[in-house]
Amino acid sequence: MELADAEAAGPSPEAPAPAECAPAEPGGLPGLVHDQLVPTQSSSSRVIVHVDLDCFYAQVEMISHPELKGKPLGVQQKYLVVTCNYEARELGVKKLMNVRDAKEKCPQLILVNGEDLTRYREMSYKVTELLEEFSPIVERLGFDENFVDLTEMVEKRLQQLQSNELSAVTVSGHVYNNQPVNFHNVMHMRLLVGSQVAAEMREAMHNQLGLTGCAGVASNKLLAKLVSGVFKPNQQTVLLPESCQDLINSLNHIKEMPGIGYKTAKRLEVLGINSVRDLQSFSFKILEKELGISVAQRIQKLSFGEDNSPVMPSGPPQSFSEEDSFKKCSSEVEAKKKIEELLASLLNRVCQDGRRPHTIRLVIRRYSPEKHYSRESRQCPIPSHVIQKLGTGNYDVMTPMVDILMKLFRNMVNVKMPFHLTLLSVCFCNLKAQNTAKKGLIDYYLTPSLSTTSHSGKRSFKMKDTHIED
DNA sequence: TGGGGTTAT
DNA sequence: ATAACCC
Repeated sequence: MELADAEAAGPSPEAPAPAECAPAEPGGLPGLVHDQLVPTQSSSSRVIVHVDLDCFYAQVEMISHPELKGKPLGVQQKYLVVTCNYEARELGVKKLMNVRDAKEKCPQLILVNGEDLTRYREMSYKVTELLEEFSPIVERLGFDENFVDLTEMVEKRLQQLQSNELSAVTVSGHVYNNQPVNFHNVMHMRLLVGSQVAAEMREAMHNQLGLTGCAGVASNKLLAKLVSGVFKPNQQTVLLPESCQDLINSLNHIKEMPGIGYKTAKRLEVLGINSVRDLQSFSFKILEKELGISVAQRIQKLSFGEDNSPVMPSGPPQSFSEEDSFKKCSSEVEAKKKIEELLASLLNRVCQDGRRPHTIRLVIRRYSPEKHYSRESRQCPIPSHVIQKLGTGNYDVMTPMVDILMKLFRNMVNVKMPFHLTLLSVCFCNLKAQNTAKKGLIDYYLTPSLSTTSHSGKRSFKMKDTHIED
């Protein structure tokens, strides 16, 4: 059996980028991966899987406490049930439900505290690492979702097949819309093989980590993510290109489109845009005038199911932070105690990582009666003598760090005036690899001096750090 | 609304 | 430093 498709089978350098879903692509931009230009895989021929763990925190808790299995279980942070298992969901408990409402709905609900994310974070990275064994191109999204670019893997597997074996390729899991497979269509065959890889990934997660989850396979990240949620716990779905419009039209509101958040959705509502179809047909000129060319172009493409953003390998984290929220903190001593707690946990984490942070940030949230969500932050470089003490457990690194943080604190909060905070957070960022003997040399050649303004293209050079006097 | 994360401006 | 997005 032959594939009646004109596309070259091998790593074709420049296939003409056909439309993914409906309209032609205005501009195929090359993708950036780790600061390097990579050729745009004619975006419609990619195979992407989105892997989404089922009620992740609850699953981790049930592994830690097997006696909880089979009972309705919720994970609590402060007065919220942030997630719960399916037994609890069947009894009416929802994600992000108030603890009181949840207990009222479901008096038998068992609650465990999930404010310490350590075990969740560790399990989350085990999942990412497991997926990286399939393909190194894995992008994390939160603790419980990953995208993997399967394009290369799938192409290799297809090349192994004899042409008479193609008709024997089967799908693993659901096909969105129950759309019939065309075994002469190359993209169909790629996606089917993608579904097989997705099934192998879910099997490996279950066998090696004891976790269940969903997967969605499609030609880009947007569609993979949308389709992964179609059959919900512990199942997988593949989207064939012909059903793309049906999938995006199944959304009831633009806010459900990943990439269109609270703010953008509100601004679109003002323009009378509520459905995905509204956004598809809305004048681009007006959209651009309202939201700027960047957002306008991106979200209107999303509305057609087009998403050329590459799967960006996440690698190790760019930052570590610990935060705590509370009803009220109104004194400097109180703040200092909380900051010390946050810092102590962070130091443990950063020590494990091996790399060293070169910037520290303090974040606060001030109480305000109605106003939604506003945080303020101050950051500064970590003095090099403190950085050097970081790995070496011996020396006291707490004291100088707390001193710095309290200076940042007083820079934001006038402690002579009454104040009311509801959140404190400490963040280590600007992580750099540990210094070996090469460090001095690398620093000599790569560290910009203040007088060297010529190549200031890097974002770390543009950071405005608040200056802390000693 | 929690306790995290990312990128763009 | 903030604002937007994601979970």
